[in-house]
Amino acid sequence: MPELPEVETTARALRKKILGREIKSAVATAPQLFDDKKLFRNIGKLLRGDRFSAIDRHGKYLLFRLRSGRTMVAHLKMTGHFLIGTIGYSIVPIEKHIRFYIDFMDGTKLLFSDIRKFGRIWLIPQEKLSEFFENRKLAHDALAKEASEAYLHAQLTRNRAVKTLLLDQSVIAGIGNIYADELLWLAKVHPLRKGVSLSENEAAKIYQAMRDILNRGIKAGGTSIRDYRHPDGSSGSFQKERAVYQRTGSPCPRCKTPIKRIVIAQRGTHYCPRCQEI
DNA sequence: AAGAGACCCTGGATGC
DNA sequence: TGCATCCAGGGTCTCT
Repeated sequence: MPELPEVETTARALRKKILGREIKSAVATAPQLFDDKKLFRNIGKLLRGDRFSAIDRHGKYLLFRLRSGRTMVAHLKMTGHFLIGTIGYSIVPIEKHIRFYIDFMDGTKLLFSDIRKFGRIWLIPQEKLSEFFENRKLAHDALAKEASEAYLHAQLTRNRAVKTLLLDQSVIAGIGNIYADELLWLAKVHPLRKGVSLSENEAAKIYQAMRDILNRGIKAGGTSIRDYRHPDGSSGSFQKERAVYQRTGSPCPRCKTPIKRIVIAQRGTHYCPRCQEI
């Protein structure tokens, strides 16, 4: 499930492989990938001859900056991932779910695979980019310097469960279900605690845990529990470090109490009933 | 303002 | 073995 560490891992890997190369052609095979159906039909014509000049990330969004000034924005949602192939070694035959791919003049291939077709790609002109993200009400990225301890505490001061707030991209951007559960366990805060009830000390612990867990996730190359893979097809390893996520009934690494599972905001939520008292 | 539920999708696991 | 049902959770949308 791509969250901030998986998207960051993807951005880092792709930077090494596709920057500066001239686009020869682009082909889309799943119209669902594009909210704008004209883009689905014209993506090849629109990208031909252009080059990626930078790849950035905001929350779970990937921003492929183009030399022409436009930005190809991508969201992996649940099962999307980018892959790199080359001529002579094509991954197309063994990847059944390629929805979009770009061929570069030097033979490099960028492929977008997405089993469930929840992923989305947009092509945004420079002058519309800030509007694009404003419309989506995207908050500061969880690892950006703007996301200070004071910012997070202020953002969490609402009458909703802290887990729900952490998952809300307009509160803080980049956290999904796995890292939300893991960071709340590390901070020893119950997922159903109302954000407004958190003490200064608890908010500080959540902030530290958030940075710690996300940085460890990046270091591990993300979490590969189901579908997430690196652009070279290899796996992340954070799943080996998780304390609570999908470990229902297993002992808490701190106190050996069996991990509990409840549902919050339609998401499976895992926590230690002893370490994380309500 | 907040929460519940439907929806978008597919594949793997589970149950009979 | 085969078929039906459930579950995974990123996000958007509607209704209460």
